[in-house]
Amino acid sequence: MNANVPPTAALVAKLTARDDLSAEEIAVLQGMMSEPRIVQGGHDIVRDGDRPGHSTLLIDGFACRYTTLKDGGRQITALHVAGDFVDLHSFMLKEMDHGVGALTLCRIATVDHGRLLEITHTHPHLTRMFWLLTLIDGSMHREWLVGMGRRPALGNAAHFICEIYTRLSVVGMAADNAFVLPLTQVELGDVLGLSSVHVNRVLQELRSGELITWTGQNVVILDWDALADLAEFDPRYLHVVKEPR
Amino acid sequence: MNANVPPTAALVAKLTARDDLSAEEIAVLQGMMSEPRIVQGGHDIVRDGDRPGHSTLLIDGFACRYTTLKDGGRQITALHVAGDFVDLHSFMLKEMDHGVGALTLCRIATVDHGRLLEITHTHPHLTRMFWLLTLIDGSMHREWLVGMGRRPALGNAAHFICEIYTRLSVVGMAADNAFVLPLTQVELGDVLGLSSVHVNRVLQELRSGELITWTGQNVVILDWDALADLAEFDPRYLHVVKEPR
DNA sequence: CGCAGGGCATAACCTATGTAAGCGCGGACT
DNA sequence: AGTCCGCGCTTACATAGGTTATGCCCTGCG
Repeated sequence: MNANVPPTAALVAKLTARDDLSAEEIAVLQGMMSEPRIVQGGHDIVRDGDRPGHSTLLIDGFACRYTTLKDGGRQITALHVAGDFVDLHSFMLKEMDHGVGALTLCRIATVDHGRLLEITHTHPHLTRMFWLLTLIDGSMHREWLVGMGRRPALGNAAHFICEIYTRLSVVGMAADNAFVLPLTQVELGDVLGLSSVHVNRVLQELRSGELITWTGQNVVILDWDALADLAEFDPRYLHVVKEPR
Repeated sequence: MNANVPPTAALVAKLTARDDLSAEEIAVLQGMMSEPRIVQGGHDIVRDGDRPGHSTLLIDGFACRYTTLKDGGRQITALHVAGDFVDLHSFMLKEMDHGVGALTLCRIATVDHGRLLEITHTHPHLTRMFWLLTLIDGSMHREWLVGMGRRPALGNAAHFICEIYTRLSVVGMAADNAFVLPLTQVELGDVLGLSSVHVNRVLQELRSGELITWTGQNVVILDWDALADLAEFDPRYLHVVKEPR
């Protein structure tokens, strides 16, 4: 938002929540990113089948990874917020097996894969931290699998809200149980594997139970304990713990 | 199985299906593993909450990562076969947020995290290959999310069979559309997010459509094209492509 | 040899969630 | 200023998949 805030601010916040970075490492991060660029909401950042020569950092805005099926159904497999590397995995996987789309207007910057390759030779700790980021993505994938497979829709929706609140807190975009979440009910259905009708039912139930309010893009968690309890939310899987890595 | 086959054979097969390894890298792999050890089926290899000081390679047998919910429900988030590093991610994540269990009798060997740390300093390419392994795990997680969220149970079961066949082929444990899969219907339900009753229905349907036979632990794919079509199976997400990484 | 337990199969019934359709509001464009 | 269209919301109805229960066939074991 602020022009004085460096594009890597949220990324650095996300990383330093897990381990200390040296001043040099922070400089390397700042030095490796391209000039920021804007992507309009609804547009793709990377497309299924692409072989990008760089990876993309989300500076601000909301983006998602998704897969589209033949019948038109869409599954969102990850939601990305400021400070997330939306396709860091393409550095090693080479070919995208899914797309990444901007849900809102997004500001992004890129790092060339060649630069990342260099870093794996010169900065082992930074390399491990990048690896860590992709592992936390995997951890969230697993938690979503548990939710879709074994949690009822209501609990899973509650879980999603707990997760997003926690993740936004790490990058300073949520506090006092309130945050902005620019997701339509259709999009939330694509996240949770539900129809939009059922998303609506579930949200009504969370509202009538006075667990949350959600008006427009403003979400307020009225009763964190009850919400987390309903969700069986255990934040350990987000690994927001600072320790040597 | 064969005492002359080194414990890393399947791992090397899995890696070299994605990129060439130097003789020195293969030697490092072989040198880093502990003596093999046996784990009985049904026992845990790593437990939720553990902070293991090493990562575990599955030499042979079948294992799974799983999460258990309060109501007793279990979701299997990954199925592991010979050559898989079942908890390589614990090297960076430090604390396990889920368990890893042996589904059958398993032979395993471990690498100390200290040794892995060294490798990130001395062997960047090998480090990237380890990173790649965890990224492919993430890729499978995403595909399972798509299946659970948006594919009907029949298609998702078909998809699972296609995936396992492909993965077993890479390590030489499947050929001619046939393989051994020691999973009970309850366990398959925990993979697919279904009840065992529905798993049974779905298997009956795959059988009556003459897509597969599944007797005891022996699975035969009778009509790969029809099965893959039903599953909308696109193997790109497994990244079985050899290229410089 | 007989019994217990696990795994598969099947039936009857139930419910969470999906589908189809329509309404109203508010913002964005002409 | 009027018109559209996307989004939220609701209703009526349909169905995929869950639950409970039961039987049968193995295999392992006392």
